[in-house]
Amino acid sequence: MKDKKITIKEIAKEAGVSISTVSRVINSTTPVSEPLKTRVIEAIKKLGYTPDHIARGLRKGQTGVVGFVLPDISNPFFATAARGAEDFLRCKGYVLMFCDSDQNELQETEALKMLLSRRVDGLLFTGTGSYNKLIDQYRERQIPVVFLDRIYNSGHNISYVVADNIGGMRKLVDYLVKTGHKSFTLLNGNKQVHTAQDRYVGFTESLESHGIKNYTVVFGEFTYESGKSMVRSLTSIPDAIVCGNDLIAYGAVEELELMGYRVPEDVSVTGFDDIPFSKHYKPPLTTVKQPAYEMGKKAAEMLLKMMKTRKNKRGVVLETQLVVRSSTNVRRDEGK
Amino acid sequence: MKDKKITIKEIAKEAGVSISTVSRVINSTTPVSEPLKTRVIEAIKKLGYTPDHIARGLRKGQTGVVGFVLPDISNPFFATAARGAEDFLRCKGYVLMFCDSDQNELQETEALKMLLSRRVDGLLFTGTGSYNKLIDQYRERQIPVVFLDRIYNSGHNISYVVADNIGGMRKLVDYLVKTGHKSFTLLNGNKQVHTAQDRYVGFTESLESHGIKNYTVVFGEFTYESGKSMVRSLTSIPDAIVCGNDLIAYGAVEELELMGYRVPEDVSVTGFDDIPFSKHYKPPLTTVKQPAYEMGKKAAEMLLKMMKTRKNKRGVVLETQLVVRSSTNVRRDEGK
DNA sequence: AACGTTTTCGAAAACGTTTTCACATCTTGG
DNA sequence: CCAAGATGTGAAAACGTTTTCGAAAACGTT
Repeated sequence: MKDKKITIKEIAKEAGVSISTVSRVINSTTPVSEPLKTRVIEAIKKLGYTPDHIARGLRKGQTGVVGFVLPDISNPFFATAARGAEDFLRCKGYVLMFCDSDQNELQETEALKMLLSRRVDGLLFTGTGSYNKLIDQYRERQIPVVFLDRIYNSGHNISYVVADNIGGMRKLVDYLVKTGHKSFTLLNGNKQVHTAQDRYVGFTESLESHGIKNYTVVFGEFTYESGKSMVRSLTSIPDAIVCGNDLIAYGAVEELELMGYRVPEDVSVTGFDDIPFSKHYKPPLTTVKQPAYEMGKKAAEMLLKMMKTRKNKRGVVLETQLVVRSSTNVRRDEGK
Repeated sequence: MKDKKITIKEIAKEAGVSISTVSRVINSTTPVSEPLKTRVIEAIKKLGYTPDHIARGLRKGQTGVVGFVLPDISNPFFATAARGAEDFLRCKGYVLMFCDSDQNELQETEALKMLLSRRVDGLLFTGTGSYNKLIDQYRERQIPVVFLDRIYNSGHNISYVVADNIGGMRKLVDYLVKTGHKSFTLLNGNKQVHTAQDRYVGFTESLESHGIKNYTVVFGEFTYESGKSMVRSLTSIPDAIVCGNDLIAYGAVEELELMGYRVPEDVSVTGFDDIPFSKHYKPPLTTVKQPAYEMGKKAAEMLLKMMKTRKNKRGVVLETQLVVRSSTNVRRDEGK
């Protein structure tokens, strides 16, 4: 009943070979003769050996884990992006280590430190707020980083994969204009994050290209609660309320209905992201689909390539897609 | 520009002490005199040292990571449970490593192997299908395991935390009976998983206690698609369709509406779980709230206690709560 | 001043691997 | 049949820590 842990050493003894030989048959780095090989395999099977990734990691200087710090895994957009990354990495022998930052820069910094300390081989990063200086430490140590759904314009020259937020928002607003909406309000997320900025740009660009000046913009958070409070803060209700993401739209609709407005009869509301539940929403949400799963997968793919080649791939931007459902309608020319 | 990695050894040299001393001030295991301590701290700051968790893990025989294998992180129920666990573990210095099994037993087994190989200190486990024999290997190695949202009746004596599925389902069906529903169909998930079993038990117990014999049961998967196909397979539509979880309910409602039924006017539909979006659902879903976040947190808490004390805490069952919204209505006594 | 106790510190072993190096043994071609 | 290369194998170093052990220094008591 002596439960000593089974290591490569025990296998070596059982098979009557050296530990180097055992290592060699496990990793098949150097050929080893048939009889020894089978003896080792027998021994492994008999004793029930599982290799120790920790020891291996120490020796090889790579752990086979990639870190992923993101705002909140219970946000479906990030969850499915994470799935995309995980599915891709799994079959390459890597494993993902998540850290939620909760939109909290301190927590984010802690997570980055911890992951650094744990010697991750690569980092997927969806930051909150402004550029986190700890990222520089990753670069010093030659640990590849790819930003997911984030860009920083300060010229940090870091690989990224994002969706075409500007284009998506333009398509959406173009559609709203075309269907007769005259006045607009943008309920946006955190002004510091790049997605909010890009969606803002798409929003204004589209409007101005149509010569529409009648719009307002308010910044908040990318949350349901923020959607509610931003609506409450409004002094007047426009034809269309376009929201920075689906969560905000949910909050907006909720609050509007509480205030007695009907969606879309009195006011059209749109989202952004097309999280899986938006098609079941009441009313089904007009929104812009971000390819979350593909973004995660693509990011992981780039990261892996960087880990192999040590070369820095630059950014990738994935197409977005307008999804028209029933939270918007087409306006009659009431003014006529 | 010699980028040699900064280790405890460099710190020792810089501060003019032994590496043991450096280790001691980092971990404050043994007191070390004031002058030396400050010299070490200075050196650490100057050279920018971050301890290597891998090496530490190897030496100490514990990694500070707990594994979590679950069916699908993009399922909001598991995502928020994961948040509960993560939030609790983070401040204790642990980190979570996720693996999705995708309802695939092979993939689940792979995940368990990998986590074992990575020497996790503990395991949170939400299995799919029947009892996975690999769990036994964890027990042999004295790695604590707690089952989350799962029980196996084969007497494996493993700690668990679940919600009161039977009680929750009884409350729900009691309510439906009381509001005049006479015929029932249960659209359930995978028959092998304990939650499906318990919800089935609650369903039948409640009905039989009211002397109602007019019900049918069908098993499928805990998914939206399965909800749709189960509805399609029905030969007749009852007063109430009670679903194994919210996702199934979404699918059921969708399909029913496609078939021309109105919910709840023609048929009441209920879910289970109360994922965050169900309150926005069209129509807002009557369901049973599972305390997902608390379940995750509680599970992590138990796991941590087991890791410290090596003692096996037994199961915990958390209360569920009936949430009445608008996907059900009260029936008139039509037969009168 | 002598002794015992406590405190502070360094040397070295240990954790479980991979990999370098050197040494046999085996081929092979002249 | 021998030099030269190819091939298979083991010993030992290395990865970056923590921790045991013992020695030295400091302290307190008689």
